[in-house]
Amino acid sequence: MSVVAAIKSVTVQAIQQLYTVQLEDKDIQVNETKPEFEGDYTVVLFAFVKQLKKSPDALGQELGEYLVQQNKELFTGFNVIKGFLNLSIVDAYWISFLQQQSGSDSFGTQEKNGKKVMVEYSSPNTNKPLHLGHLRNNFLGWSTAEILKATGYEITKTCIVNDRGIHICKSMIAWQLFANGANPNTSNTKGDHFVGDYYVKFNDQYKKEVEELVQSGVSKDEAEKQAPIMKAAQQMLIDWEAGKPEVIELWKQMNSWVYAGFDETYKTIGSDFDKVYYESNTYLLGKGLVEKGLAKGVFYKKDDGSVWIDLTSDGLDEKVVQRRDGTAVYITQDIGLAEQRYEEFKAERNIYVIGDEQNYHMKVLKLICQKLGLPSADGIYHLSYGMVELPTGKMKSREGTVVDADDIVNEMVNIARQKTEDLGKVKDFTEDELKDLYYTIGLGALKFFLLRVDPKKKMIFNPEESIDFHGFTGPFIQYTHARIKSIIRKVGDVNGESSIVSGELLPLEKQVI
RNA sequence: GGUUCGGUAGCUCAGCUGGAUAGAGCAACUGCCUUCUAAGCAGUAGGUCAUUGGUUCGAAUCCAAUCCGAAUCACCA
Repeated sequence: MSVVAAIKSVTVQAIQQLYTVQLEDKDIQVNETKPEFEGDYTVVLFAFVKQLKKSPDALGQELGEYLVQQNKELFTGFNVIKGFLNLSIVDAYWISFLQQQSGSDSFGTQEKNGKKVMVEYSSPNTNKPLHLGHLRNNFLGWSTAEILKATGYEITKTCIVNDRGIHICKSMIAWQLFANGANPNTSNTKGDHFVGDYYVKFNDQYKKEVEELVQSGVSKDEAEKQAPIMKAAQQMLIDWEAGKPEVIELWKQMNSWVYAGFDETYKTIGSDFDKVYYESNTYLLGKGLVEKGLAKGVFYKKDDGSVWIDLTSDGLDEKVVQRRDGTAVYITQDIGLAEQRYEEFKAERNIYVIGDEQNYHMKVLKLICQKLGLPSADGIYHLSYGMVELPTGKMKSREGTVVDADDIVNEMVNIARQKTEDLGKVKDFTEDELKDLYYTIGLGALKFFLLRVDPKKKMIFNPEESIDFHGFTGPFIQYTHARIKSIIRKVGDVNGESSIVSGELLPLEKQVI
């Protein structure tokens, strides 16, 4: 039993004995005692002052004396300040706790609880490299998964790769036009950057063509539609969907370059996945669900053949779930994927780490899944996070105004090296140890920078100001405690569980550290 | 306009399942070295917790309204 639980239990007994009033454990509020007061844990008395018809001071004195008297194996003493009963725990408890834990490599982790949770995170596009925003996503997703794992859940980390669509075709067209057969090897460029460069080239060319058309007297709207390179990209998408061999071939080739680049980055930042889904395999999912929804009367068909759901009674809009040409829209794929994943993993809780621009979408997704009666529906939780922006505004990869993930990691490691060398404390280190050290410091500071802020809040990254390596010890511990507690609490609330992690370890860790 | 989220020290943020005097880092100010790592150490100051009302023994925390900012409301993904 945890100390907090023990304190609650003996307090209930004491009140029963002293005042013949029966309370329950959950009625007793136990806090960590603030550092400026003596004691380890504090029982807050105000709540039952009225019921027991005692003044806070008198109640505290009586209760404190009784508790210490009756539980000598637990308490060494007490003091009462206003309505707060501060209790000191016997040293023997801490000592035995430390003895138990010192030989254990599972300190801070909890027993398996048999519950399954799926965490989806990262979910990149294959037309451009990862940037700083993806790093926030990856760190949040990976940490959440690992924290839940440590608290006893069975975790499946998944990733859905957006490997199809017009944006990929843009890179492909640009490669055909400008690459002259080059590949990442011949140009000595990491695969994802190589492909990303052609995505930027596409947009440069596109802008140029639109401008020329406008010059020749075509309206801007019309020019944007008519630009030859855009038309070529659209044709390529049609060819891709038709399975045209040379297009599929090129698509596979370019994606393989990107994956090689991603693998490298994921390895560096420590992201890993148990199962990766590809949208090229899942984009047709959900059609069966449309039939099911129509049969259930959850969906309805309009005259033009498109299928809709009316969510106005839930305060939302009407949403399309199938186009009039019979193809699935984004949300339908997501419903299908949710169903498929439930079949595969039977996770009762599904955490989606996705930016806050998709808050509405995720709300709709959960609602539709609930209406369809999917078993996983209630367990859908959107771990929403704010965008990482630059002082000049949003990052735009098509305009090249992004903070590249690989670049920023390298820069952090370099700064770590520079600072460490300036301080000159590492004369005895081997090359390998130094490499390890700089990597750990650099990446640690980057993770701290991105995780220390509430996920909900958008954050601004100023490349001119280097990321602070300060506050890497004290505040780090303070912030991560608070952050972990709050994330766990929010995730736990999905099924109305108020807390997964007991607060018990916190004061202990403070002492140990 | 509807929905959702945010507004806490000069700056960047904690704290929010109601509890004691609202906390960190940076910046500022005072003092300490000038033969160890000053990107250091010790200390000081800095707050109408956006505003107003409500609930409560008790509100930064819960509720309502208002003001400001962001996201979103596509047969895009």
